[in-house]
Amino acid sequence: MDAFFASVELLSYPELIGQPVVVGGRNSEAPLLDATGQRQFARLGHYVGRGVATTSTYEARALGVFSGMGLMQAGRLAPDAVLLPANFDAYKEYSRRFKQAVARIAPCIEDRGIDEIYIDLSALKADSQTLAAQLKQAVRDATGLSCSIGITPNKLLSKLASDMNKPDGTTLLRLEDVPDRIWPLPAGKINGIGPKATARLHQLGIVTVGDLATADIALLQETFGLSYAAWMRDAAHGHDNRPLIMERAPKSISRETTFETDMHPKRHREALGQAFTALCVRVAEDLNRKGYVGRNIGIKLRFDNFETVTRATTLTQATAGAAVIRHAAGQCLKRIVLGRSIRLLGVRVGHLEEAELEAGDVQASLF
DNA sequence: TCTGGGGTCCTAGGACCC
DNA sequence: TCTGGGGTCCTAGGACCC
Repeated sequence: MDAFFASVELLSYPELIGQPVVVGGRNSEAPLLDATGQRQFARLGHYVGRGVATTSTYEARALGVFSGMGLMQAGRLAPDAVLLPANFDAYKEYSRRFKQAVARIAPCIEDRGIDEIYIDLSALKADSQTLAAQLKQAVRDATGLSCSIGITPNKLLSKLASDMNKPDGTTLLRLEDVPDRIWPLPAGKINGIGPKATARLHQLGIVTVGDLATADIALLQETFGLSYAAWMRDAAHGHDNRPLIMERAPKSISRETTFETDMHPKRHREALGQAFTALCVRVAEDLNRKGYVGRNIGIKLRFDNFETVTRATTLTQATAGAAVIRHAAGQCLKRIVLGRSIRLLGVRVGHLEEAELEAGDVQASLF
């Protein structure tokens, strides 16, 4: 989906179409009606606090504001851009709609998160161009939103192709097109080559996918290890034989929070304890709502210097109970030396199994 | 005035067992 | 003086993705 969160917001606020708009923040405020009935939008330049941009419209991207960027920094680049708070319930609803619309045409779908899917089109008779047009029209009818599609022999290339003509793009690519169309791209465009690997590739003088495709494999192996080097080289040649995964059981469920200001372990002891318990309760609620129990309880702390530590413990019996989670998480916390102020606190339950018990037990398992 | 929240996967090392 | 070879389970950290 194209600039998904922002595009969903523009359905509610059509007067913002064509403007730089950013979705994100924890303090960001929904628009208010003024005395004349005009909607008044918060401006990015006025934002104060720790949020990041989750999505920006293409007009905001043109000003340098991308997802993941701190809103304070973004506010310096685009102070007049509109800032909207995220409305996840709406995004989930539109996500459900677009996936359902696609599923009616092509039922073999791999879910890749709220705004992205892989679709296996190989069993369909129509030609690729026609299919792309059909899919886009179905999504538009169901949501009023545009998407971008890449049709290629595999997931790796489809991911790259779908990004090549955004927004509202359709890109068809064959394996023999890889040298001409893919090799000029930066290596970091490949799904699985992130900022760290990109930086190390640059140190080796490898900048584009083409550089990677023709790089000395021994050099890659030295830097990245045998398996990652082999994967990189295959990827650079457009090779990928991963199947579509249509069913996936969740492995873990977690909740975390970044405090508006760092919390001193002693001076803010009580507030920290309350936040910690609240996270356990939320995780327990999530588990119960989704019907899972888990045996592995973990916590995550991020200190004021951004150093992140995790601790985990495995129980003999899987649980979805807030009190059990809170106790186990508390034991984990005792194993961390709290020498600095705390920026982030998180609680995770892993090793999930489907819960066997039903409604009546849900209440009992909460506090 | 840096740097969210929810995930997955991989690696390395240690404990423990046969 | 020398200390195997597999296997499983677990923890911690880190890279990466949406």
